[in-house]
Amino acid sequence: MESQFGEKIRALREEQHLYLRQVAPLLEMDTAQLSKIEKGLRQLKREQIPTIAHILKANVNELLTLWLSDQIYAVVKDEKLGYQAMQMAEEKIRFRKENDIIG
Amino acid sequence: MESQFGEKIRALREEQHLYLRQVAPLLEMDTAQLSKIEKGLRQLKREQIPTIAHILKANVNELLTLWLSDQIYAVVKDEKLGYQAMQMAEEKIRFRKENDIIG
DNA sequence: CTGTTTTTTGCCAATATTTGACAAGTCAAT
DNA sequence: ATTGACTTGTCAAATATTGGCAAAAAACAG
Repeated sequence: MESQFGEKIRALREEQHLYLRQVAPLLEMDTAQLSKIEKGLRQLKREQIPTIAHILKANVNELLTLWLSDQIYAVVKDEKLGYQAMQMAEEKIRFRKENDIIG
Repeated sequence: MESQFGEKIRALREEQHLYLRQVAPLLEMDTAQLSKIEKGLRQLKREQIPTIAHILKANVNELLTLWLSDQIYAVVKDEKLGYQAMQMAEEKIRFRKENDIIG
């Protein structure tokens, strides 16, 4: 469960019966890189998420949420105070939403 | 409210009636750097948090939580799906806790 | 088992990001 | 106008991340 995004990408790719060899060039990378992304050893660039969603016929928002979640998890995974910190950050976001600074 | 950690550090420093000039050398940096840290323009290194907590007679865990929260916030601050992503990451952490992988 | 294709791994140069150090700047008090 | 505290800008140095290749490993077909 180290990279939910990577696991999802792989699942989607297999559903579509595509090989790394077929998908990687569409993202302008080689198979090695895409393999690492699927295993969570590399990060896909934020701006490539819409592209891969299109290639794999998946929902952009779902993939983006998974991707962001992985980024957050990376910050706190080894921290015993991680949960508290997340609650605090969440509160900050919630406050922002209540004030319509962001939709 | 861009850096809760920085704001806290500054508040603590002022409570102790200390100048940047006095604190910075104890962290092996110059006043310019510490000033930026307090304003959220630079990050204090994770491993320096216990040191600064000691210097400012503050609670390490509190400062660490603030620091982590800032890191998390930086990931999601411009993301409309940030809140969802945080919930997802939180769930992952909660799951981990329930299984005692971490205290 | 052998040959073929797919995926994984390791390495390191290239690129990108962050930091450290210094100089010059503002601001407030005197 | 001078002093002291803090801030800002710049840029090279240090770190971290990524891209690309080659070779190993794993999966699969015959």
